[in-house]
Amino acid sequence: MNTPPDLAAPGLPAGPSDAPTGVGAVTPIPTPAFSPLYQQIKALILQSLQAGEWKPGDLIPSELELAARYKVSQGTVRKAIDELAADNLLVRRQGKGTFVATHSEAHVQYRFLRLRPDEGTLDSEGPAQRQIIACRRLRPPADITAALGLRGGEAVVQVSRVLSFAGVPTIAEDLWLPGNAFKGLTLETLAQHQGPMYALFETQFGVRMVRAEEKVKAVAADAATAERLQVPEGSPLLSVERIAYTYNDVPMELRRGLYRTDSHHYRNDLN
Amino acid sequence: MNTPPDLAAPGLPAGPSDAPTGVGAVTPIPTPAFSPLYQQIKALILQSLQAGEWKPGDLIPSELELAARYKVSQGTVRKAIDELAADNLLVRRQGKGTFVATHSEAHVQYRFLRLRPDEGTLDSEGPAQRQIIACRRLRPPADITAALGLRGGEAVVQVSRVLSFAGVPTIAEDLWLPGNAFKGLTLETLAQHQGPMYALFETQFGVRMVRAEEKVKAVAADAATAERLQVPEGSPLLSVERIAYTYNDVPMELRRGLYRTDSHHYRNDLN
DNA sequence: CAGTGGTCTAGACCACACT
DNA sequence: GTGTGGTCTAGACCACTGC
Repeated sequence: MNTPPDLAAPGLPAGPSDAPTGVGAVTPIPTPAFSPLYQQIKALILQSLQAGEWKPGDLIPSELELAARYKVSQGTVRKAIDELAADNLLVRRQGKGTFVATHSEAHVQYRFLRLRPDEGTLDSEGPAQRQIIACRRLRPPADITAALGLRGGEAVVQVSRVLSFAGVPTIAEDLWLPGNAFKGLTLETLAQHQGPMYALFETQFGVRMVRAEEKVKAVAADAATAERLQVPEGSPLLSVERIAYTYNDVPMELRRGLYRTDSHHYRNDLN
Repeated sequence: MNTPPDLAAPGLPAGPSDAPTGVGAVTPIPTPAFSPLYQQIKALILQSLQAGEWKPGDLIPSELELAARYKVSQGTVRKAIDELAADNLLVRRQGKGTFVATHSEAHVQYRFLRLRPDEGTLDSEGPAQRQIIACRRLRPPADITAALGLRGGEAVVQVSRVLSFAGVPTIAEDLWLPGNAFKGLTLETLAQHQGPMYALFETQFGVRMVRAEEKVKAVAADAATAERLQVPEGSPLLSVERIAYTYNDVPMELRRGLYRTDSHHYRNDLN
């Protein structure tokens, strides 16, 4: 009883689907892989997001409109949207509608940054000062190629920067981006831009970071980093390696940061 | 229209609630705080969990039974259970029922441990070797008292231990527990016990850890820790301070660990 | 006021586990 | 087969937003 009314094929469903609840034609084999209707709707919405039909910050069609479009009940669309909202891909706002999530909004800025001051809040330090040190195109070493899953000899853009909080240089990081998707990225663009880098990626390159994985270690500061962060060489620093993904688990950024943790910490909530 | 049929008071609802959907008597003030029915059901289930009516690993009543007990529809109970399952307080198993979550099951063991080997999986190293170094009762210093929110001069139990993976001592940690809740905890109990410590807490002390917060820093190894972890003094180590909570956000454990990260890392998924 | 998401209900049927 | 959770529908009403 899988693949109910028409929805198996990508694109809009059509045809006289009168018996929506898992009826349809007699399936010769009781397909072992069962995928509920709302999962298929979820996949369709995901496709629209990925294709750019609805961009970050956009209002998407109402539940009733989507229900009509996909020929399912409002409840089924609701469950699909619920899951997408739980994954932070959509944001629901009662009375207004459902919006595509974005890194550009004040209250969700720096969603992936886990560094917090030991005392006070992020806000109490004011906004971070950012200093872009370099931005260049290069042929990536093997580890970068592997981490980003690049084919052939695709170039990457490497960005180096330092973030300071309350005037103290605290984060030194390098990041690598696939060269094809980030063609026009320059030091000037980065330097002029205000707000989170991921917001820039959305507006300028149509790349929305959806989730990320981080590997954290403790390391000793090398000479170059010690200089950048104004700490003695050999000081313990937090090494944070992040891979950030767009829709469909496609890796789009590798980031290697070194954090001073003398007056900050990396915060994590375990559920 | 808040506090619908009877459910405001703790305990079982009763009385002739014929108009379940937010009707009831005329509320003189349009109570600004609105709490949907399923949230109230959720709170009632939470009370039963907290009171020990259903213990970790237990099968709780079916959705239909709970719906009858609380005089609401199955769908409302379902939504309440959905949220509790999302919080890892309950575990749903199709065809079998809904169970109280526990730290005793193989596939959820070490739920709060984020350390992973750089190569391979946790399993590939085999189980951790645990060495309990000390377990004693003491009057806590001020920082411990504050972190655990202890009243008056309540004593604490302090445990020190070392965890080794594949024979390499990797984690040295101390943990502090409220003395009243963990009265009979001894070094012998800990040494004899197999499996996660949080499982022991459930079975022996009726304390279930529900969530935790961690603050991670990079520090240099002091002499004592260097000895325990067999690294040079001054080596960079990951400092992990954890506060673990039971039901209702009551802190029940403070843990301070130092992790070697030469062949392991602290893994975190950002959504 | 109309339109949106949010809650609640009632009933039907499906997938899964155990007996 | 029986009982459990899981899906889907249809309809009603509530809460919030903005015209």
